[in-house]
Amino acid sequence: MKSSLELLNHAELRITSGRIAILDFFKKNAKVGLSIHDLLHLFSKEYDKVTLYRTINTFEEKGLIHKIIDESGLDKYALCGENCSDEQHNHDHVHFYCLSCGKTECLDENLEITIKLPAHYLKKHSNFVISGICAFCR
Amino acid sequence: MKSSLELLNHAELRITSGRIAILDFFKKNAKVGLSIHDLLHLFSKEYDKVTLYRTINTFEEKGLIHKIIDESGLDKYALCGENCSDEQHNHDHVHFYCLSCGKTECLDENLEITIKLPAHYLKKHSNFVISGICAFCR
DNA sequence: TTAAGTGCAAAATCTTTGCAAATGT
DNA sequence: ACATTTGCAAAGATTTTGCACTTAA
Repeated sequence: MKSSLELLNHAELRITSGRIAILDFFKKNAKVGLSIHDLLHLFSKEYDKVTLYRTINTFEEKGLIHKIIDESGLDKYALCGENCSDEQHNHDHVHFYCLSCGKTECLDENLEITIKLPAHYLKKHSNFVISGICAFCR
Repeated sequence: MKSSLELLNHAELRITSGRIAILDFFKKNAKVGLSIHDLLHLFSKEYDKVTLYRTINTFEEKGLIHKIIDESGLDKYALCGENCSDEQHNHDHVHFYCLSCGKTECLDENLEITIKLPAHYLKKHSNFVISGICAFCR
């Protein structure tokens, strides 16, 4: 996976400590979905909330992260493996929300999925959330 | 598909004109996702915004509608065929967001989808959004 | 040097709450 | 009659904007 620095460079964004910290956090907590609320809480001592909102928006616009839905009802964002760096719009994002522990993880790499759309529909990209009980909780 | 009245009865909710109107609207615009913003706009002359918020929340709690995500970034809600009346948590909800016309429709009935989860994951339900160009726009 | 990013205060929006009046069963 | 639902006003929370200051390239 690319470094945060590479991701920012590739997205033509300037390297700042805040962006690195937030991207690193997404990378460290690898495939778990984070809500804006989470991020505000985590980083509000170091960075202003306005900066956090703007960072999230910028990251989303540049395709570094993207929104997912889970059963908690809260919107969350996730950095999806390598998908979101180069070809963010040519992959299926599959997230698994565990009803027991509440974590949302990305299953992109170890999932088999087949979709057959009705005639005349052209698929560009997709966003799947599956809810259930994760391997760890079982 | 069940009538709005039946849906409300089944959900053990009282029959009020507002609930019928909103459910009917979901049913009429069949499989298109509606944001809270849409609904506030559509019904604000007839019903107070507080009532609309409460109606959406109640409908969601009772499983009559559920949240979907699309590329517009806005949360939307959809009534999904018959899924949401009886066995709302035992089906795959598949929505298609058209990048051209912006509409979100439900593909539940004419889609083939196969998912093979990694070992030890237990699937309960799911929420899929596929983005692309719909049959009509092509 | 200069375009981009940040922080602060304030504005604008969005969502929830409390309570009295109205309505459905 | 009684529990539920509604509307209004107000509170609370979330998100955006404007502008001066700071920083990365």
